[in-house]
Amino acid sequence: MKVYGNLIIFSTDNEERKDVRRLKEKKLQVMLDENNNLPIFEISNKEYIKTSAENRIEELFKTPKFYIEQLYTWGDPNYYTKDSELMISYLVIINKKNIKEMPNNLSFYDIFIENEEKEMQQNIILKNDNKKIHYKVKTIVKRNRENIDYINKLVNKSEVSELTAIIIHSGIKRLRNRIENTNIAFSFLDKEFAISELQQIYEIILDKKLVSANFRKKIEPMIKKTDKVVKESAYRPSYQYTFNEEFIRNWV
Amino acid sequence: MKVYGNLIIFSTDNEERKDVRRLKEKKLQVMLDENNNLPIFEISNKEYIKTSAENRIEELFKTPKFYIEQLYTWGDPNYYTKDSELMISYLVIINKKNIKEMPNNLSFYDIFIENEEKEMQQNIILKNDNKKIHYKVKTIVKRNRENIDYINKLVNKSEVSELTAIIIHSGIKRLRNRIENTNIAFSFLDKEFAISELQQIYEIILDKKLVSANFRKKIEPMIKKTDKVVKESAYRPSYQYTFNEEFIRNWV
DNA sequence: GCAAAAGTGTTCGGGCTACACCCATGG
DNA sequence: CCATGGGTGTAGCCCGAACACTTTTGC
Repeated sequence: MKVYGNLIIFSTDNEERKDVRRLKEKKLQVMLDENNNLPIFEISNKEYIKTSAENRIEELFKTPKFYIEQLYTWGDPNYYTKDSELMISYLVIINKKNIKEMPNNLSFYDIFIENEEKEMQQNIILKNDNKKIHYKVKTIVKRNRENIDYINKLVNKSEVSELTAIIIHSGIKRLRNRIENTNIAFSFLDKEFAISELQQIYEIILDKKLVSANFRKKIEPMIKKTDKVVKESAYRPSYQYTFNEEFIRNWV
Repeated sequence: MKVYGNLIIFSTDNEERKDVRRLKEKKLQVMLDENNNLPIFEISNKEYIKTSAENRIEELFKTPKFYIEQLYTWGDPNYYTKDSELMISYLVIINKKNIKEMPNNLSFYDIFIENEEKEMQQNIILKNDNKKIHYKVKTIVKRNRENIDYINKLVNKSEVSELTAIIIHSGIKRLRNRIENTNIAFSFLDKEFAISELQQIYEIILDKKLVSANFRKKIEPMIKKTDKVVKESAYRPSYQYTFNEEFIRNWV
């Protein structure tokens, strides 16, 4: 059986400040290669799969600093490419500041999501300087046997393959779940950050605006205030915070 | 690459009533074969892996009624057996009443768990009529690269392999997570059930006693009262309830 | 002064916990 | 009568949502 792994690598980028009085807005990004596929890696029987994935990322970006977890194993014959019969996906989060070298066949695409709640459909636009990819993923509820299956389908012709579309879709859902239950949000940020930066990570992943006064109180036990202050722009400067290493959350 | 799937099949069993005034107590169970391994199935490149898993379960129990979800893909060379280099685990929940035929090389083992919180260690005893298997799984926190890895290790010699021990451990953790966020608890029960039965499912999976008055209110939106009443024993009879099909939960 | 972000405090409501209390059953 | 489970109600607490308000900055 031919088995490959692939990487769904999330990162963020800061937009230019639109107004001297405004924050820089963050955008969620995902990495694709020149054929609109997720980067793949080979799996050997000599090492732990996760180690193969980690080595591939180090090879790509020349850094050991990133978050990684297994996402899912895909084995639908409809998805098979000529090379692979089984695809094991790993979700990766990387802070661009830690990237030492950027491979020239890979690039980050901004992700724009529109949720059509009633339709259980998600419109996704991936966009970089040269390309704009649009696709729709519909969740179909299938009452199969005793239980409810949620099946995601690509409902339009798109420049990305159905497998890639569905993996990105699943990756975003996993991010949403993890950000509420773990400390992954910090993987997007520098060691020291402003609370508004952390809030922006939550907002772009959850795709909704949060009230800063409440967000502040909610994440207070997870962070530590430093005595450093950053003057950003034409508004009150903020203290820098770090992750509170003593904070322990129930891990799934 | 040689790839197999395996099944971690959970079910429950009722103990004999100890006292005419007492409820029958439920026990959580997991299925092992005569060599203390989880049942495996072959993966073909002709069909969706989940379908292979489902077909295997139907073949074993002659029923289409069960819950199934992918658990994890294991690829640590330390775990490889002579047959398999990659193992894709599926978590299954089955109600014994739906089992039409019981394979004679497989049997259900009662699961007893003792949590040693401080040690981050779990003592697990698997027991059936003939055999008693004891093992300990320790969770080691490894600060690897930028992030925290939680690695589970079998810390004693045991009749089960390390991979089997870890899969059962992960399966129980997944059950605990799912029971709080989905409706899997109902997969253990008949279509009609008493609230105390549902509560027992929660209690054996979460491994703690719940206050019935509060449990009742918590699950109230998920269930529907029927007009049927069951006289069980020397206490007030209870109404039968069913799952409320209109109830929709946020799925992970 | 103004607009925007940083930061603090207060109110309100829903959900969970603990617990008191009544009902129905078989022995 | 009793013990046990079935079922209802209530008071207290915590947490999140909404929002008012002050401070600090650059222009």
